[in-house]
Amino acid sequence: MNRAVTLSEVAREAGVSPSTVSRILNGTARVNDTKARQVRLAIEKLGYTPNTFARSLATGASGSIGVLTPDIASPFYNDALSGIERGLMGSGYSPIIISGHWRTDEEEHAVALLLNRRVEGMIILGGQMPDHDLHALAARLPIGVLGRTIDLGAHGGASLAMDNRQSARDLVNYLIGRGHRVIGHISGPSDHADARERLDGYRDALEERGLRFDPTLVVQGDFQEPSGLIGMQRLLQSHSNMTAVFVANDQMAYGARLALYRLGLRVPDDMSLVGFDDLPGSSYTMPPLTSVRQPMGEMGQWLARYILSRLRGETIEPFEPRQELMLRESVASRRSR
Amino acid sequence: MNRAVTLSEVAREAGVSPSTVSRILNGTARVNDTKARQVRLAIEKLGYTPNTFARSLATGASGSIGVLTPDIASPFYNDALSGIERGLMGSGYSPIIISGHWRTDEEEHAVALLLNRRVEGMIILGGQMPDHDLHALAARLPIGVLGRTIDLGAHGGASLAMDNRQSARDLVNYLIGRGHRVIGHISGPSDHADARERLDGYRDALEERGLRFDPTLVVQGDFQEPSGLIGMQRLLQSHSNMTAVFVANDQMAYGARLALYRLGLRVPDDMSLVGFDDLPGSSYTMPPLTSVRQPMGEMGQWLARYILSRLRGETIEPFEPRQELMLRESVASRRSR
DNA sequence: CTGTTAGCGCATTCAG
DNA sequence: CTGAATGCGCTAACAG
Repeated sequence: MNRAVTLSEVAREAGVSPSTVSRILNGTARVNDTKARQVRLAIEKLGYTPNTFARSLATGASGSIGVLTPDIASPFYNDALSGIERGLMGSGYSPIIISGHWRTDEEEHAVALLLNRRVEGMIILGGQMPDHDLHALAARLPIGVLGRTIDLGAHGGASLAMDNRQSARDLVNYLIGRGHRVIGHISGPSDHADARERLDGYRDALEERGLRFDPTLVVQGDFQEPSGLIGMQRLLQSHSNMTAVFVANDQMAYGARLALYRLGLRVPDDMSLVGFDDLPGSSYTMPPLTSVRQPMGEMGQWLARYILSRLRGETIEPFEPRQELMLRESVASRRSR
Repeated sequence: MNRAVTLSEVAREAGVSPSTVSRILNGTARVNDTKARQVRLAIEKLGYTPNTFARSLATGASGSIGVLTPDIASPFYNDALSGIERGLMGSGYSPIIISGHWRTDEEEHAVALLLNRRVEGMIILGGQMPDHDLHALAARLPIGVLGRTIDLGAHGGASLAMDNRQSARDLVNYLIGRGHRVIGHISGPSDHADARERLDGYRDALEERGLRFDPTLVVQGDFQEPSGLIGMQRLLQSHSNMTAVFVANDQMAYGARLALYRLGLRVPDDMSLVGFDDLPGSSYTMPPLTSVRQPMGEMGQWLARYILSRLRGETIEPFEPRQELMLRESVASRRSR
């Protein structure tokens, strides 16, 4: 970049002092109209762009909020990113987004980077970072956490998390209510809290309805499509009497759906299928997939607003995210007995 | 943020001068091992984090690359974002991502913001910004443009764009080759260059094979799922003899697929369907969707590398993105005649 | 209302 | 090898 124009150059061009230019730029004080006009002209003529660094250094405020997402291309977390953008819009703050790629070391590196950039608040989406680090962060600046149940204390930060267990339980209960008795489960990675909770919910529902939990009806996937496909194949081989499958997320459900298609099995006639997360595409699968929706966009937006309110010393009404069962056509009723 | 620790405080704590600390931090010069150790200790003890602003102000280098994407949650552009991350990884530069939401004013605002942040290079994904602005930008710093055919001159910047027209033509030619004669088209918005080019390719293929272009076989959508559904319904009403539909992007193809399902029409038996973009989900639709893939990830990665090479005064081997027809099961052969 | 002065935190001369 | 001095571009008292 070939030497950008500075504020003093503008001042010289307009024949005023630097402080006057600064005042006009920031509206810090009233300024003679004529001079103001001259300054604007000079800015235009020189193509001046204020240097954020210098400004931040002088004011001590960066005007930016750090956002740590596990994956910049994740269909699941991106909704939250959009929400954060919306929440920050018009506030004068802008988000700085970094991905941690589900790796603790990268996440820590990302946080360090954000801290170096003197973000005034931080929003953490999911991720692997130990709670311990999160608490340390919360002590330094306002933070918002999405997708993890963690107590950050009154003034430490806010966290928004869905009750995965309850939703999974509702979902499986729904299947049972529709007459299904042999219900498989394709789970997520066992080191993933969400995955474990969803599995727990599956067990809860079975036990609640007096159905035996059969470990062979559970196969583990990795939350990606291919593992759903493989998981379904394996379940099908061992359990010919299975009539429904609860898949721990929609992405794997897509894979499972394909496995059924390949075998000529119809959904929901031959097999009922439910997912989790309600990705945008799930209304358009064949047939549309029953799933549970988390209001990621709204959660992101609220977290952004929360950070802003903390920064301004205001309070904000709490937000109670409501998970919603999206009942669609991928589930059939079976005569019980 | 409660007054962060500064370099001088570290210096005092370690009993050395600020410059020494700076040298150790940046490895600018050899320093006595004992002092180095003391400094590291002090840094650890005080929890010092270098202030990026101050550093950038002093060095004149921000170490960041601006990225303008139309939509932070777009499944189409996100691959490119991942690619950019990969391309920048380990370079010492980090991306600053902003969305323009397909609005010229927001895009211009975003560019201004990036310029204020003194990004050293910029990558523009798609977007609405007039070519004129892009040229102006290219004159200031190295830029890379993805998804637009624009000549930025030798040292202005690089642009990577797919030949939409050619790909569309290939796709429709493929349909014709499989025996289809009455082929519908659900197009994108007419003010969208990609959409127009894909429509042109559709015409090209028809004319090339001596088939008449029938405007009533073309309905316009907006690149979103619902418009694909509606588009398909409309085509079906007016053209009972239609056997295949070329949908201008995968998202709309999903909608079209659902319309067919609702009417009990099978794909590909009753209707062949092809999309465009090859979204990640398209391998998992029912049946898997024939589409054309653009290597968004690699393109993004290359653009990042291109910017880096420009910044370092190096040259980089050119990249020729190759579009690829992903032939899957959504197309059936028809006996011609 | 406006100019002058003094830093913000750091890298980088320039002398030791 | 290391400390002192200077300035990056801007804002914020401080006096007019």
